[in-house]
Amino acid sequence: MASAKTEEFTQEDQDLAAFAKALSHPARIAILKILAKENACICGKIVDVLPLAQSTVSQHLKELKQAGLIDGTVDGPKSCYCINRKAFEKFNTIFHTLFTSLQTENNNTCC
Amino acid sequence: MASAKTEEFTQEDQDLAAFAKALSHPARIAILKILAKENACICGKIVDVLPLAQSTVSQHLKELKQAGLIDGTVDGPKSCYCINRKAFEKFNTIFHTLFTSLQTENNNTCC
DNA sequence: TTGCTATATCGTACAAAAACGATAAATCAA
DNA sequence: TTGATTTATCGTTTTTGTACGATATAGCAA
Repeated sequence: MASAKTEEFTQEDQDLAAFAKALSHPARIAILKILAKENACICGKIVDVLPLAQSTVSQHLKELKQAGLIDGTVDGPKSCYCINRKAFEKFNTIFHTLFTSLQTENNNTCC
Repeated sequence: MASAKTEEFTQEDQDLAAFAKALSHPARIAILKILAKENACICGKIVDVLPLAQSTVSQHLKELKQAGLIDGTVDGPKSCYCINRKAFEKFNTIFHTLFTSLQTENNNTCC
């Protein structure tokens, strides 16, 4: 992305964008839903469900983890992942605030 | 993104991902906030505020429009943009549902 | 008409993302 | 120990995204 000028924006805008970027691929949305449906960490299984190679799924998991949306622990030869609920609580609030302001502050009748 | 296998996922996951992708750059977040602060459509001005070239801003506006997040009309030699509030109402609901389920369905104590 | 202003589009360059196969690493089972 | 299993990482290829300057387009003002 050509020397992305990300750092020139406010920290909040960068955080929101980074969070949105983590959600910007259907595979990652699907992964989050799978993790949410289980009442425990998932070791494996995700690869079986998605139409992607194992290495690609592993890559998506890594991105979600780096974005802080999921936690992961190593359990023997397996790895376990689960939703980081605190992160979603935080962004749920931030996004709701953003969306609400985008909806209500604007009373224009044009366009 | 190497022949992106987007079409292999559910429509809902694709829609959520597409919406998130539109929000995945701080410049686009900033643009939406600017539009929200005004009570009318904005003709120009956005370029003056952002640390980006005019052509780059125009490109971001195009992406937001294609994603349905903003509306735009041509007003003489100028163009006017404003928030598409209906789109945000829709995604606010969808995202809130998603986030809530991600937070509450998961009662695990691991990780 | 001529020029000015504002915006969109084009062409281009480079960075990053997405995907895969192959391989490495680590544990468990036999 | 040996082999099987599971996941992460590496290397590579292709596609997208980001950014810019230059140019085109279109209306307005003089």
